[in-house]
Formats: sequence, C-alpha cells, structure tokens
Amino acid sequence: MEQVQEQGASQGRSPGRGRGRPRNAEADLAILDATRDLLVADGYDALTMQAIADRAGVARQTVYRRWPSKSRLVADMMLSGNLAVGFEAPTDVAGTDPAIDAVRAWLHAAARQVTDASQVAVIRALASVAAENDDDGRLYATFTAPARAHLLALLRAGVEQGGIRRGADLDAAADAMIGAVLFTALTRTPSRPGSLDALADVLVEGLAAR
Amino acid sequence: MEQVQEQGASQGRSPGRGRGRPRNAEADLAILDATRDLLVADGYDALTMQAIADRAGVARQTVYRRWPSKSRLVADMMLSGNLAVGFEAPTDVAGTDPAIDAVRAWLHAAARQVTDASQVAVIRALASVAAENDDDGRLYATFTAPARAHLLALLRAGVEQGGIRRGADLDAAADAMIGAVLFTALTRTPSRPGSLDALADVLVEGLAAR
Amino acid sequence: MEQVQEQGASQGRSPGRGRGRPRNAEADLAILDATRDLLVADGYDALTMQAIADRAGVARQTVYRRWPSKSRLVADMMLSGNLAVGFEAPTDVAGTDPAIDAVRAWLHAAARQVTDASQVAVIRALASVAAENDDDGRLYATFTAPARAHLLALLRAGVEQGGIRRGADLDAAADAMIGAVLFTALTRTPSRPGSLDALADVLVEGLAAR
Amino acid sequence: MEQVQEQGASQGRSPGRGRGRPRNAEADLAILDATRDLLVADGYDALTMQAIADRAGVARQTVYRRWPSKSRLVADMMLSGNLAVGFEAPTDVAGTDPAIDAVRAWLHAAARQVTDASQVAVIRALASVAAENDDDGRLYATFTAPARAHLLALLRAGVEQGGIRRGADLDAAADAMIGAVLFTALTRTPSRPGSLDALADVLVEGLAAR
DNA sequence: TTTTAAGCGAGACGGTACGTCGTGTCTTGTT
DNA sequence: AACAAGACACGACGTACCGTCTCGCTTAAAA
Repeated sequence: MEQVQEQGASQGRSPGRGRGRPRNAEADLAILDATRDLLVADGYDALTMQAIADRAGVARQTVYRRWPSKSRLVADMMLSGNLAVGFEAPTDVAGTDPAIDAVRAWLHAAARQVTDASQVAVIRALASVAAENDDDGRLYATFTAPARAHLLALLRAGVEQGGIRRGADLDAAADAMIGAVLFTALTRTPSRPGSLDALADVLVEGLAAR
Repeated sequence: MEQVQEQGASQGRSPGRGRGRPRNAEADLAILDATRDLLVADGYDALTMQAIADRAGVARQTVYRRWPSKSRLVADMMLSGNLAVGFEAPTDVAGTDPAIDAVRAWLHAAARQVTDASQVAVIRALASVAAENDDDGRLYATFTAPARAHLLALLRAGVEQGGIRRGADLDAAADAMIGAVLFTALTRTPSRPGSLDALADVLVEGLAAR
Repeated sequence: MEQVQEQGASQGRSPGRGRGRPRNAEADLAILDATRDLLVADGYDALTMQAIADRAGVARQTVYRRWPSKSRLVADMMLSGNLAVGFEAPTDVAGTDPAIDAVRAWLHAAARQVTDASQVAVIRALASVAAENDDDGRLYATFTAPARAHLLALLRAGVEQGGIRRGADLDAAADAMIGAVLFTALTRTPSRPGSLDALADVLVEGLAAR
Repeated sequence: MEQVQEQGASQGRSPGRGRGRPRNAEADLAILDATRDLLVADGYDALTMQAIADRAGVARQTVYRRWPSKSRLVADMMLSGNLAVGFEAPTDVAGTDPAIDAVRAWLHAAARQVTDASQVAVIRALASVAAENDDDGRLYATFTAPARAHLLALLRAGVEQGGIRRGADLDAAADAMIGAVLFTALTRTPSRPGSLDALADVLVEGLAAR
C-alpha cells in the first residue's frame, strides 16, 4: 500500500530486454540476506563486502555489479523489506477497542523490540548509511514508512471510533512516537522502562477527544 | 541527575605539575573548531583526522594525544559547547505566562533551527558517533542535557501555574519532544515545515490541565 | 628444420564438414588486425581482450573461441604474417655480387627498420609473449624463420662464390645477427644509429675468406 | 666505474633533511631481496605485491611508499645490484693470454649460466618490466651495462695485446654477444650448445688482426 | 521441412591483483 | 614532555582484467 519505489538491485541495467546472460536472480536475495545477517550480527562498521560476498556464495564483483557501494547496498537492503524491523508490525491490534489502546500497545511492543541487540545494530546502521548517502532523509522516511503507516491506521481508527478528536495532527503524533523510539535505540538511553509508557499517555491525552 | 563528568581534552594527563613542555592550550580549541567546521561541511564519514589536524594547524599526533579516536573527538566536540546546537537555548521565555506557551515557543524555535543544514549534519553525526561509542547513551544524555533542563524547567513552571496537570510525566514529555525534534532533523524532507508545530499542539494539549 | 606447425586460428575445430553455423572467416583477420594495431599503439600489457574484440567488431567470446588466451593470440598474430616485421624481406639482393655485400645490406636494412617505434613495440611484445608461452622457443624460431632463411641463403651463396670461407658456422652467424638486431631494438636508445653498421662490418669480416 | 645512476627507493622523498620518522632502511633491502627471491622462484607474472610485502616482513603500503608500482619495483631491483645476474662477471679471466680466449670463455660461461632457470626468470621479467616501463630501453641498457663493461675491457685488452685489430668496433661486437645470449634466454631456443661457440668464433675472427 | 549443431553478441560470473585511503601507533629531530 | 613530520602495520575500498558460463538469436548442413 505504501508502494515504496522498488529500486531494487537492478539499477544500471540496460533497458533493452535480456541481452546477454541474465543476472542470477537468486544472488540478489542471497546478497541481501547475507548483508542483513552480518549487519545484525556484527554491526555496520564490521561489515565487509568480502564477507557479504562469501556468505552469499558469490564473487565480490557480483556484489559491486548490483550495488555501487557498501552504504548503498545496506540502504537497499533496509528498503527491500528483506529486513523485518521489529516495530513495523509488532502486534495484531485489529480488533482492539478502543483503538487508543492499540497505540499504547504499539509503543510498548516497539520499545521492547527496539531493545533487542540485532534491532539496535540495524537502526545504528541506518544512521551511518543515511549519513553517507546524503539523500535528505528519504532513507529514514522510507525505512520508517511501514511503521508510520501502521500507526496512522490505528490513529485514524481512533478518530472513527470517537476516541481521538477530529482535527488532531496524526502525522505529528506518529512522528513523535517513532522518533522517540528510534532515538532510544540509537543512543541506547538507559532503558527506563516507564518512559515510553509515559510518552504514550501524554500523546494519547493530547489526541483524546474532550 | 544529568551530571555527566566533563571529560574534556585532558584525559591521561596529570593536570597540576608538568615535567616537560606544557601542552599548547590553543590547540584544543583549534582542533575542536576544525572538527566542527569539517563535520558541518562534509559530514561525519568524510571527516578525516588528517584534515582536522591540517585545518587546526597541528600535527595529527597532537590530536591523538588529546583524544583517543575520531569518534571520541567528535563526541567531545559536541559536548564542549563549541557547537551551538540550535535548540539548546532557543528563546528566553522566563517570564512567559502561561508557561505552556513557552513550551510551544521552544518547540517552534527548535523546529526552525533544526532545519538548518549544518544542524542536520551535526545531528546525523551524533547518531553515527553514538553508534560507534558504546557509551550507553551518555553522549546523547549530555548532548541534550541543556535542552532537557530547559524544557523541564518550563514544564515544572507550568505545573506550578496550573496550566499543566499535576502527575503528568514531565521527563517523558521532554524526551518525546527532544527525540521528535532530533528525529525530524534526520528524517524530514524540507517540504513539510509545519510538522513540528503540529507536534507541539498535540503535546501541549496532552499535558494541559483539564 | 624450422617446420613449426602452422596452428592458425582453427585449432579445436574439425576442418572439413561443419554441422552448425560456420565461423565468420573475416573475424579471424579482423581480430588479428585489431591485435596488431593495439599492440603497436599501446604495448603488450595495455592490451585487453575486450579492446581487441571491440576494435574487431566482435564479441569477446568470439576471440576466445579461436584462441585460448591473450598470449596465444598475440603469438599467433606474430606468426600469421599479418605483421610485417621489418627484417623479414628487407631487400631483394638475389643477384648481388659478391653475396657478402648482401649480408651487409640486409643488416643495414634491418637496422633501419628496427628503429621504427611500432617494430620496437612488437619486438618487446615478442619477448613478453615468449616469457608467458613456455613453448621452448618455437615462437621465436617461427617468428624469425623468414629472416633466418633469407640470411642463410645469402650466406650459402657467399660460400659458393668464395667470399665466405668454407667451414664457418652459418647458423651461428645468422642467429647472432638476428639476436643482435632484435636486442638492439629492445635496448638501443635512438641516439646511436651506427651501431648495427659496425656489427655488420665485424661479422662480415669474421665470415670472410682470407 | 659504471656509476649507474642510483635512483634507489628514495624517490618522492622531500629534500629537506630528515623530518619525521625516517624510513626503515632495512626495509628497502628486505623488499628488494623478497622481490628477487620471489621473482626467481615464481616468475614475473606470479609476483604479487602482497607476497613481496609478506616475505619482507613489511606492510603492503610500505612497499608502495617506496615504489609506485610492481614494474617499477622490479626494475629498480634489477638495477640495484641486488640481483647477481650470472653473466655479469662470469669468469675471472684477468690473466688469460691471449685475451681473445677470454672473450670465448665469457661467452661459454654466459651461455651456461643463462640456461639456469632462475636466470631465465629474471631475464624474462626484464622483458616484461621494460615493456611496461616504456623507458626507451634504458632499463635493458643499464641492466646489461656491467656485462658490456666487462666484455669491453676484455676486448680492449685484446687490442693492447695485438690479437684484435685496432679500429674494430668493440661496442658492436659486445652488443652482438650480449644480444645473442639474452635472446637465447628470452626465447628459450633449444639450447644447441655449439651455437654460441660458433658465434664466438665468427666474432673473434671478425675482430682478429690479420 | 524440420531438426540440430554450432556461431555469435551481450554480458554475468568466480577469481585475483591492483593501487588508494584511513586509522591508530611509533619514531625521529626540534622546541 | 610536547610538537611537526612522517613512517608503519593493518585492513577495507572500489576497479580492472582474465577466462568461463549462459542467455537469445542466427545460420547452415543433416535428417
């Protein structure tokens, strides 16, 4: 639904239909998988193109044929959906009533998952990659798009049910929640488990219908 | 509570008596200035110890004598006050009444300042540096300490004045605002400047006394 | 005695009947021409199979279908007669009398032609290719065969005419002349053009009947 | 006496006296030694900068700090005297009488030594390196300078003793001998042991006083 | 005619060396 | 001691070339 533009790995490929040997389609996935696994295991800085290629069972040049640099590869991996970022769809809250509780549940789940070491590695890599890829935040925006969409759906449901006042800026609230969660992961703020609950309370209160 | 020990540049050096040649005190500032300038201009990953030393008019080893690594240097630069982070002291709102408007004003000011390209570069660097430094959030805490202190003062004043309901988690609100502001700097394409204003409204509403 | 089997481009192919599409006969020549041109222009190490194929208007694989490697291709090019090595047939001295003057003329002509930059490039390539090809001198032997044959004919005529003493090792003299000429191409700075003339005098003197 | 210009490894070093940490003087020799050893053992194409650095107990970058490329390193090694090329000073013929026999002896010795596998590797590398270093044959000239000097000394002695006629071009004769010997090595002409003897005879005869 | 074997252009692939760059440490001579 | 200068070990980067392989298409002889 978000319809993230799927740039995929095929940039730099001539548009003329398949002349020459076609690229090994499995390699794309193998490389992205290897990138994810190694990133999660070792972090962004310890990531090596050679290690990625080795784990993908592919020559190093095959990686470079598809992606022009490490940061672009990692960026693409993050946008490919190959990486299941925890807070994207943490809980099935479809039937929750009132919907406002679903928002609270989402924040709880996100806070829990974002503490996980592998998620921390991914989010920190996001920061490094975005810094290298000077794309004006599109990477962050795209990366968090599923989470934002999920949250907005919850909030809109709240508006329908009357728990959230019509006219409140739902985007702003969603950004605040995502930002707070991500920055917690980025900076490894001492966990303080009640903090996000309190945030949820404040935001929910601010959105609540009188 | 903030109380992060100010490590400064003099680690590993008995501060009092010196046997040999004393360190060039100006070098510390020159290095921090050079680090800031280059970071703002080129971003964290394009930053080079050699370039910093050159711009500071100093040998590379002179930098390493004071800071053990690039990320620690940048971290220190951020904490040194050398870098004027926009939202640290945005507006003098001491006498504002009601205090709740001061919060709104702070968020507005922060939103405006955080749009600046050099601030974005610094905040992105903060994320990268925090990722490398494994200091359990102390960098983030110290970096945002002035802003947090300022905000908490405003919020407490609001509680006193009755505009903010007693019992609201002020720390959570402050963290949410700071996190959202910083994250917005990372993620926001320049096309949506009104976003933080909307966040301010939601949060202020959530904190407001009934 | 020379009798090096002319391998040509058609190795690994039953020559008579062909079931599938026949090879493009022009491609052989185009490839050899391209190889010569690029070799002369850029030298052996700057030579690239891709560049050869491009210049020949042919796919890279088409080159590899005919020659198994770069050095074998270059070797074959040298033996194909496609390349006009200067000293192969320098002067028509059939009727010269005494024949000893013909030898002198040959050396003079070779000395002159071998100074040409493109000849130098080829002769250097010969050395490089021979180094890679481990063919026990067959390349050298075939490459120089025309020159050797020509020289030996001259020398034998000299013996018949009495100008050259019976019993002199004509093969040795021919090899010495060819080796010296080739080596001069490799080593001689352009500043000493009279050197080979002097060699001619010495050799001719050494071969002369008392 | 030859006074080959010692370009050595120190090109690209600032002329201002030793500022900064001086280069490890032993490394130069270790690198040249390693280059020689590996070249002799494996040949020029199998030579690797990494292998050289490893064998020299040095980082790869340390090699590149001194020499800009593999071919320049090998060229320098060949000119450094580090490499004892067999035919440079094959036999002590100081007291031989007549001196003309010394020339014959030199050729015999050179022919024998040039057959040695390690010498062949070196001379073939010479061809490759000279081809890459497009220096108009200076490398060949310098490389063979000791041999040429040695031969010329022998020939001049022959002139003094009267065995060689005054006025013969000794340089030409020396070049012919060196050229023939080197080309034998380069092209691995089937050894034919009598060939060089015959060459010696022809040349000596050509040089001999009547 | 239909098969079928091969040639051909295009380009991906595994492998390997290249030369560059940055980090953090070490070693000179000078202040 | 600090300092400027710069060498050093280490290791990743991105590029280039080699020789092999696989596509889809074309070409001619064989069935």
